Amino acid sequence: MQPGGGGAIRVLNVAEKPSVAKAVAEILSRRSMQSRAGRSQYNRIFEFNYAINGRACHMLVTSVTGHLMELEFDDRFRRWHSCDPAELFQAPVRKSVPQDKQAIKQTLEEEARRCQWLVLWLDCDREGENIAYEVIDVCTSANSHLNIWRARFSALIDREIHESVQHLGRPNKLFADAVDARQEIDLRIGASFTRFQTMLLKDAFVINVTGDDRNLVLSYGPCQFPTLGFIVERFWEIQAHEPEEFWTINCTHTSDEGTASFGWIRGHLFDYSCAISIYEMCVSEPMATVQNVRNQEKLKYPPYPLSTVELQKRASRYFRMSSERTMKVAEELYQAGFISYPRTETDNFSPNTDLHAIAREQVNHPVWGAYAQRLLNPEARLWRNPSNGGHDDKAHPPIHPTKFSEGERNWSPDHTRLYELVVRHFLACCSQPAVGAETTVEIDIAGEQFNASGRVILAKNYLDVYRFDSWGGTLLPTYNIGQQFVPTTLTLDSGVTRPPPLLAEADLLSCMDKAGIGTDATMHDHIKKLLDRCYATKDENTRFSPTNLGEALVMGYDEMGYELWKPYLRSMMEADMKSVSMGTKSKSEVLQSCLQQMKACFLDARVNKAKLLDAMGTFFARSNRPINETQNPVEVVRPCGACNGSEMVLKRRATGEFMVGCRSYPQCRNVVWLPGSLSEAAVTNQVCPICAPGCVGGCDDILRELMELSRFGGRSQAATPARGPTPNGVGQGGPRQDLHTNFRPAGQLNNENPSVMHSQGFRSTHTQNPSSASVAGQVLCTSCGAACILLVANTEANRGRKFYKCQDPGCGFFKWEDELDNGTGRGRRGRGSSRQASASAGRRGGGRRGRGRNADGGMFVSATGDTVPGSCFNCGDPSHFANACPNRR
DNA sequence: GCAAGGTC
Repeated sequence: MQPGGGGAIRVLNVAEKPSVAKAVAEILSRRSMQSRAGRSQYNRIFEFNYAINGRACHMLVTSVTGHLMELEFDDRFRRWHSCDPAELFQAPVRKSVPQDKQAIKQTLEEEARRCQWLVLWLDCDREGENIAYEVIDVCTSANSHLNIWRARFSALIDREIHESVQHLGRPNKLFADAVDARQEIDLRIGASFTRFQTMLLKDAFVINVTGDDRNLVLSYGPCQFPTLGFIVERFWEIQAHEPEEFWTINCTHTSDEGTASFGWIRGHLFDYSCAISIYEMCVSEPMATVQNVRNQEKLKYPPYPLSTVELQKRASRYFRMSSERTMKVAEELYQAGFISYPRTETDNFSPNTDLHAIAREQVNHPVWGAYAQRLLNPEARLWRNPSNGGHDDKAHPPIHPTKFSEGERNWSPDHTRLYELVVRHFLACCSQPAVGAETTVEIDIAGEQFNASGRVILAKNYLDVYRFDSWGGTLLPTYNIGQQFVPTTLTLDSGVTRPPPLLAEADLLSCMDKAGIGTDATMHDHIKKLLDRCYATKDENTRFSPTNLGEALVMGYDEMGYELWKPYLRSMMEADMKSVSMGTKSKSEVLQSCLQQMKACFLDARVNKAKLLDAMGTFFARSNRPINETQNPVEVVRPCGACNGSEMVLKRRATGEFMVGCRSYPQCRNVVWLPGSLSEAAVTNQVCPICAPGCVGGCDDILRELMELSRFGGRSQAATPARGPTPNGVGQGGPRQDLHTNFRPAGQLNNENPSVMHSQGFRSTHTQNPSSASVAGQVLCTSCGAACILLVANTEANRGRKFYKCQDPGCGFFKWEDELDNGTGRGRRGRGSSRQASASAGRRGGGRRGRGRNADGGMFVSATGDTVPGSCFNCGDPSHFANACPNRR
């Protein structure tokens, strides 16, 4: 083929991924295109001739692989210790093409130079629009004369692709802007909080969830944390649940036609005396009178058209398939053309969709083909246009089959199941609802009302094809109004309230979906991230529990009073993104207000970091690791004057404070603590012009003042031996470099340095670990007299319980904190008590509880066989309930 | 070593 011969327009077409480029090229070229390699081995270039609106075009179709660019901080802020994490809220960011995408960029530049048109075939959603602008950016920098077009399509089928290229539009900048704002906010919040909490907690505790804490990252993200929040909240709800006994009266009646079970209209009562009085009343006058018999037609409607979240939920429920696996399989089915685009929020078919044609494709299937035929037969009157689920992402239709298959050789059982679900779901939502006849019988016994109901299915309709739904029912014996009978059984039964179950994957997806956490394409990633980060675990029934780590992090923020683990932040951001994409708010306006709020929140969280440390301390033992050794770049200030031979280096503690300490710690403890209010400290080559080299700010009046404060506050004395330097005493040895420091406003000193008061207490104990000593108080080992350290047990039996242990590994001294007779009044504060507090915190988020009457979440179950803490309502004995009370008459 | 969003 001679490219671009005659007056043909050369058109560069760019798709979001190689498979779409290939499919588009195949469709438009009617499978007769040529193909050549691009610079990137995955992204080939397809060529063919085509006419767009009658104009001859030479088409080149190639692809990117998702986003072409990445948002990142400027180099200066890239390293974790290069700046105060708070600076990440305004540090300069830039978009650039990462190394592994350079080849794609080069292909685009080279091809764009030789083309007149650029047609963007990115997915039709906000992200796709943003990628479109990344492609535009690269292509127009190589050729500023390009005529830029947008092709909109939602299924890789011939009709739609041909139609799309004949109706080209323009890209939508507002959609792309919304994504720019989202990216910047996510990056700044994620990086700042992740650095902060990782540096604060990782070295301070023995976390040991991955086997090697060195690589542990305690990430924070605006999607992953609310997802974790859902899991923790449910967990707390379960923990806080107090089972409560309740009472109910049941009645059965057996006749020639069978047995009817009547339930008490009151449901259940928590008051035993009340229940027993009513029960005795019924027993004394047991004759039942039929007061009402109602026969009603009931409809059970088919599901709405299938959106991504529904697909994931149903695959999890019906096949126990994880959401991650579902999306992988669905993507493969989509790429092979069997189903439409699997990432869609839409649960409503557009009126233009030829639903009959989609159903017609299925008539030859050996299993559901007969149903499809019946559905299309007007005489069967089975067809009903699908209901509207009320969601439309304006980009993709609901998931539906796009190609017939009886199963392919390369399909796994999951492919087969998922295709079947998509087809059956489609056929079901085009079907009439199931029809049932429901009978309700109401009776009266001694003035108390009871009822029973039964159902007969008259027409299964959609249930015939949607085998995943069931609509059970039993047939009731016939009763007539006024009829009287003596019940076969009349019993007073007890039960206990039960907490709701742990969140299943389908529940979690529902929570995320409702709150707008993540996208169709990423919700499963956020769930997986919680497992990877060891914040949560999933059991064999796909139910999620938080780990100690996950719970501690949420507890820490919760106790600070922040709702960073709640979905509101993301929901708010999502609403803002929508406003940007609709043009009602500008990108900069949204960025400014959101980042301003989040920065204030970040600074506040840092002031209250003790809450986070406390929460972690509930589950994890403090570490004796020399803090920060593994984290900070070593910056040598001068040789150590105390131990001769080693060097004094600038270090930063996980909690943010700076110090200049000897490298030979703990053998040599020569150290100078810098004030807690320092926001930055760095070793420079500049030498103080006033005094000798090696000055640590001794000539700076503010610094000197603060160091005095810090010294009397205790820290420098605490960790410094008697020969400890004066504020500028680091200059004792042969100075080499100078320290450069910056300050926050002095007004923040007290807030920033809450541990100052605590450290006074630890000073006299000579504890090596200031952080544990600051909460430990002073306990001396009764064997060897050395100071003890306070640790937190993490065993099954004593999790969260604190104990003192001698620091000498050879001394076996051990004492529970709550068993110390020291008059401090410290009681046991283990996991239980924390949970109590946490549970109440959890309830702040909309929960409730009052003596177990959990009308909005609890389940009632028979007490039979259950051991329930509590005591008999009749005699108070905890060994039984009132219904089995031997003292009851 | 950090987010979430694309995708291989």
